[in-house]
Amino acid sequence: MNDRSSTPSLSRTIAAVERDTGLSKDTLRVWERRYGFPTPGRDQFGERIYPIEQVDKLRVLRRLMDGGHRPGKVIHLAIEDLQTLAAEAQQSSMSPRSMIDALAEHEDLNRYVDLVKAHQVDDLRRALSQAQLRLGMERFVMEVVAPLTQMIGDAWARGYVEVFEEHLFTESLQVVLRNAISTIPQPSHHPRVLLTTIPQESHGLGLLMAEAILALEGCRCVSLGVQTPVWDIVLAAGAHRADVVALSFSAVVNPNHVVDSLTELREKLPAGTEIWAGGHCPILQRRPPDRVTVLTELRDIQPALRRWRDAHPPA
Amino acid sequence: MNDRSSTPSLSRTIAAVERDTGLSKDTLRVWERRYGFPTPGRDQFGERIYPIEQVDKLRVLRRLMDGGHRPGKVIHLAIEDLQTLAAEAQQSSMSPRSMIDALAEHEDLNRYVDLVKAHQVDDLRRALSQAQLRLGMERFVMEVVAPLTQMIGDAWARGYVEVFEEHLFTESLQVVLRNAISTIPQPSHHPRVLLTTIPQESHGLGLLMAEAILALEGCRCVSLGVQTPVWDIVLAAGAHRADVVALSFSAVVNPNHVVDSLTELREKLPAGTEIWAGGHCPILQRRPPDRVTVLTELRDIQPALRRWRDAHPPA
DNA sequence: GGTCAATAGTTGTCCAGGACAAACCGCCAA
DNA sequence: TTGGCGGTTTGTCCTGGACAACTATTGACC
Repeated sequence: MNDRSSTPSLSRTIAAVERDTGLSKDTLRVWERRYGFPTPGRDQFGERIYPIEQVDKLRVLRRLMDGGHRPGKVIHLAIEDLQTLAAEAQQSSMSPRSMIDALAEHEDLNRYVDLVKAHQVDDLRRALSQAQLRLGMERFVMEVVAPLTQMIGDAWARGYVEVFEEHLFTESLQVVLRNAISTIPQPSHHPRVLLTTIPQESHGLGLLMAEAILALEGCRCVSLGVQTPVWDIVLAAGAHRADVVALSFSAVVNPNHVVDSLTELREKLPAGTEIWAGGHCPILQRRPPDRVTVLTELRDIQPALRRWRDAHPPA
Repeated sequence: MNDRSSTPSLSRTIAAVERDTGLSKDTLRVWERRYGFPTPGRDQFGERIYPIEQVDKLRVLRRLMDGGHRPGKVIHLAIEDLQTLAAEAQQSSMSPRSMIDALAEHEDLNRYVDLVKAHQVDDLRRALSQAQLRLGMERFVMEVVAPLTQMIGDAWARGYVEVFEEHLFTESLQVVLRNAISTIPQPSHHPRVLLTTIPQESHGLGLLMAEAILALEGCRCVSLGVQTPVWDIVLAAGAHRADVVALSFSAVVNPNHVVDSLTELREKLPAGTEIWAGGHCPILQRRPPDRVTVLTELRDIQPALRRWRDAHPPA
């Protein structure tokens, strides 16, 4: 029922392409029908076989879709043009304020990117640790972790860093952040915050950054890690008597699922429990769901927290 | 294009069911056609709407499929009978040796399960940390972490613990394990091991356990975290000059993808680079791929390591 | 009685092509 | 600038058919 791939090194079945690009089989077939791209060959059983170059192009296209482009407009462009477009989209998605921050620290941050490119995991980890000690947790997260994560994401979109290098970076940063977070005392103040992501979203760095900021502000944080089913978020919020459910979204999630999940969550959570949705996810800006607080930047957390505490003075 | 769900609290679209059960849309439709289950209703647009009870049953069915049952035989059983079956399957899947270990420590381990059920995250984390200090890293991983992870998995299959409780457990354990691993000195001995999972596999505990054991044995470990595309595993192995690529598989991955990925990986990695595949994944036992070392239990790691070091004496 | 190969049944995935609501876009009026 | 409105674009779902790979069973042979 598998193993029909005679030359998996050069081409992919539709299932493999779905896995690697995130485009559904249905979408792949309908694009072929409508736009004449991709143009997979057929194997001996009449099943689609995608050349590796087309898979690469599809991956970039996917990224553009997430950024708000429409397939009909861009699908026939050359892959180089698509990569340029992807890079541009990243630039403009940055808010002016975070642009400035990024520029200010730019010189510094390139050091880390270089370490990632050189696969110097130990050095990277050490450099990050030192930065954390030097700057303190809050500035480290705001001025290094957040813009650096974005830079790596951009570099990946431009094809400058590979996926595995992004993984190396994520893993190193995670170790440093977790270590640092575990040293923050947990003073059990309100609000009680439950952190997690929806099932589609596997990126956990945003979660860790938010946890760091919240813990520094004295919140009682409980993290479920990534990819918790909606119903279990509701159960967990009940079990922990959470005041706030904080969710993190990257740019790579299916917008439909984001909206569906937030709507369903809002429906099932008690009205007194707030939902905070953070991250650079386009759909959150374009069509923010009802009764959900959207926090575009990390710096939005502190005002939101002040607001919550003003509205809920301790008994 | 979404939001067609009028009462998402009581029923699910086929996309949501696919997400929650891991059964593909195709499979869901063909089961309905062939076996008369599930029997979704239709919304105003003629699209399938799955009652929540059927989704629950589908989840258990999925688990049974992973354990080697066949849909035609079990699909018409009541959900209680299915849960019994799932529990039995777990029992018998444990090898006699690990059974004994589990029984020996059984009394102890139930303490942790109780803490999970009581959502006492802090106490759980503290208890685990203390166990790690008391037993030492190796015994902690072998006698507590591994059997405990299995117990939680079983309890989930029986419906005794919720998904979010499993997440709480995973998160707590991860913190403790990462902390402990970071204290192991890295003496840079051979083999150089690259650790990760394939894109389908989001469970990272097995990876951490393996990393702990390997690091204790003096291996140079580099972890990419979970869900690395096959091609990037190859690139990373090259960049780090890895002698061994270690992959972890849980019981919940699609067997087709496991075999496909391992085959493709074997094809693209240099012959001198070994592939070690670990975890309680049925397909690995039933049809182990060529030129891949299957390590069923954690205790298999040390013999494999000895074998490797005998075959590769230091220059 | 046990081993092995042929046969029969089972099962997941793929295919084609049609349909349609929601999202998006451009236009015009207030 | 805002807001409503028709036309277009687009992702997802639908039906029903096909088939290779897998599993179970049978039966022949040593």
